[in-house]
Amino acid sequence: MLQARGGRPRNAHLHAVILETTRELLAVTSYGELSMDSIAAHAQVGKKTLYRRWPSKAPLVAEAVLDAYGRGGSFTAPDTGDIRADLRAWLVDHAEFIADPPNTALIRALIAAAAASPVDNEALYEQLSVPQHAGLIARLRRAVDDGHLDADADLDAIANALIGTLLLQVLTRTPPRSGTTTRFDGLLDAILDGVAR
Amino acid sequence: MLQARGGRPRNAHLHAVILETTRELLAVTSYGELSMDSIAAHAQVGKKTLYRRWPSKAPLVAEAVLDAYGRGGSFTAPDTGDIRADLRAWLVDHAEFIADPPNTALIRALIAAAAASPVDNEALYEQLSVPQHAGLIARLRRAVDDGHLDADADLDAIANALIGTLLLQVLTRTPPRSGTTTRFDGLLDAILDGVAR
Amino acid sequence: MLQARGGRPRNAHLHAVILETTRELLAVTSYGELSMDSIAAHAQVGKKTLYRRWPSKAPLVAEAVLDAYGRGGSFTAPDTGDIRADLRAWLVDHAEFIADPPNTALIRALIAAAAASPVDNEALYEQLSVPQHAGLIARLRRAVDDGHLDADADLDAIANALIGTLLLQVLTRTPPRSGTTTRFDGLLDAILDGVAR
Amino acid sequence: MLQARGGRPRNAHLHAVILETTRELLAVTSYGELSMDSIAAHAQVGKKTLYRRWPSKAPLVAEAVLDAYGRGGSFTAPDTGDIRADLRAWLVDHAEFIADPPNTALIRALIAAAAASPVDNEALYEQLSVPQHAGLIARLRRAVDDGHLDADADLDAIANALIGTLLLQVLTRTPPRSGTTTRFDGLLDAILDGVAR
DNA sequence: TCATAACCGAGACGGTACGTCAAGTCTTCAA
DNA sequence: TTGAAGACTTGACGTACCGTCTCGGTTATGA
Repeated sequence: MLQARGGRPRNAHLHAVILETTRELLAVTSYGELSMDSIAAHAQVGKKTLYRRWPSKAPLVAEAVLDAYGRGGSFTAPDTGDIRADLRAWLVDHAEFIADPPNTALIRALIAAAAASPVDNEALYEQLSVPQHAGLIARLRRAVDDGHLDADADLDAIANALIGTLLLQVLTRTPPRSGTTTRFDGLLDAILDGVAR
Repeated sequence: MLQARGGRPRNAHLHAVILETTRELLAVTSYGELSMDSIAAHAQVGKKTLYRRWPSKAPLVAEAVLDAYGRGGSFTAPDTGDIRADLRAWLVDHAEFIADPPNTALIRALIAAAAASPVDNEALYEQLSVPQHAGLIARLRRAVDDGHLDADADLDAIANALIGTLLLQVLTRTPPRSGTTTRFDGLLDAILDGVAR
Repeated sequence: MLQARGGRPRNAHLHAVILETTRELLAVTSYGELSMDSIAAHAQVGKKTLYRRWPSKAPLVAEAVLDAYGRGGSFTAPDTGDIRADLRAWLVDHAEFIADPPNTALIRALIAAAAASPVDNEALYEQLSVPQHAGLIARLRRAVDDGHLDADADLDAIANALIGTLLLQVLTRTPPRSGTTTRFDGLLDAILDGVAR
Repeated sequence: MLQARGGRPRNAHLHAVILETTRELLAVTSYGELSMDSIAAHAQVGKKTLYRRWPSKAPLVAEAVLDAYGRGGSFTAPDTGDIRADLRAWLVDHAEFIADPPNTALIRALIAAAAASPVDNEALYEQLSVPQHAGLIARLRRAVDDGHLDADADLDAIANALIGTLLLQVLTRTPPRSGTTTRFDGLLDAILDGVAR
């Protein structure tokens, strides 16, 4: 171990407490209004303890949000052989996560954290969006291999369109137009079957 | 009349000066580092003058950015009769605007401003995305009327996919994969022609 | 006349209104808390009207206070031939003026105005303290001439002791020890008869 | 113990640094022009540190001045057995302190601070004049006990006259009429021996 | 009579200080 | 060494006041 060598060991439980406190506060206030002082106070923790573990507010918030997202299963696209159904399942899973008000607040906070410091931006999106993108691409490529999709389809563009649609939804809080299950059929119909006559 | 009876009237010119100064500063610093103090100082204006016109930093920055965007023409989709070419033109226009470094900084600032307070968030994204959404829908509907698109196509989903793709691009700062002109062909091929075999 | 030559003449009535408003406000707030803005607002007067007549807050307050004092008669020492009775009358007159709470506030404001700007200080004390000093000296000199006081008495020192005693009283708001009439007997006994055995 | 259990204790040294800085600035600027901002900047101290220790400018300045006065010894009247000489010494000590230009500026500031808010006024003058008053009374009473003064002399009135004379001198900036040593002889002659013929 | 010029109330303006609050660092005591 | 508490510097926040200015409008003269 690198740690060890004398001194009191870090209380691992505190990590979880701080992340949870951060999430609770983000349910009430926006990222801009959230302060390290209040996190420390509500978590009954010294500010030094915060800065020992995270260099600043942005990465703390990022980890708090990603932690919650990760514990939700991260929603990888299933592979039942039916690409349309699988993509719809992926979209619906995320849409439901997004629609839950506390989660909406968390994701907005995440975007704010990324926008706040260009430095963290890269790392953050790599951590959040790259895995999703990769997961979608993988599923799409399998569909190509299975002969369900055109070989020369721009999988990258399709993945971006799906992620982008969800992203727009969080930010504009578009109210669900219809039932969650049938909600993405129009989008999938367009992408899979095309709308040109 | 709206104008108060007595008193010196507000100097309308200052409005433009302040917005321009804000944009210049955003080209150099991030939203978080931008301060009302420095805006006032650089614009040669008292802080009171700022707060007389905008309640806080977020709406000021929002107006400064939207003002620049609006003066750029807001890029409504053209109507040449060729829906594929028109959508590509719309996408390319926005992509180029987004890719221009000063504009990238402005949009970043806009996102940060939106995240600053949940109050501003709704209003802001509505102000920014609703007109674009409406413009796209109008162009798409004309294509339907012209018999170029299926009558039962989900125009809403298509518009969201296009806007969402651009949004994701701003946020992730994705570097253009290829030449700007051919860059959105994969996306449009999918949506218009479908990728299912 | 210097004035004349075109233009609307100043409204003399406003002068009195402003001074009176200033006095009313000083009865409620201290000099430091008093603002030109609030004087203008309460007097239903534009700020320009204030600055047209007084260069700053200090002289305005000074005039407001001296105006009230002057209209009270300014209390010159009487000359009945009995120097002890005359000095006591002078002391009692001032002590009663000083003891009136609104007047206490006014005098404290006057001292504050003087202390605020060293420039006004000179002019102010000349206006306020010199006449009193001169009046006392005149009365004392007459007493010397009448043979009631020693020819080599330091009249200046005596006048300062009397004025200083009153000044200390305003600032410390020493509560009257006994009836106003007999209150200064101890002081006058000391100065006139001496206390050394 | 008063000290809170946890937490970094206040740096007592800063207290002295701030007071000294305040005094240095008052030697250059008037009370009104003195700002908390500049005190903080010159003392290399955060504004929060100022406001943690003093609620506002007035009490800070008051303490800074009284601190300097107190460290000068506060000039208690000596007791050599010769009441006239002792009172003169007391007067001369104070007059010299007052006449020293930096001290003049400090006292001016003290008066301005007192005038800033009626709340501070009472406390301040009490803090400044009560100890002097008590010291003088004590010395005078001893003179009575020694049989040097009349038993029925109004010691209170005499003390007030002496303090008041000095007070008037500060406020009017009266230039010393003659040498400091002989300057108060006229006053003491009057009080001790009387001037009535 | 009618233009001129100063006046007036209202309030915007640049500047500056106010007193508060957040970020991130440092210092103490206790575990 | 960790941890809680909290003092510390820095610097932005949003408000208030100062003294100036600019508006629409008024009120006396003097041409």
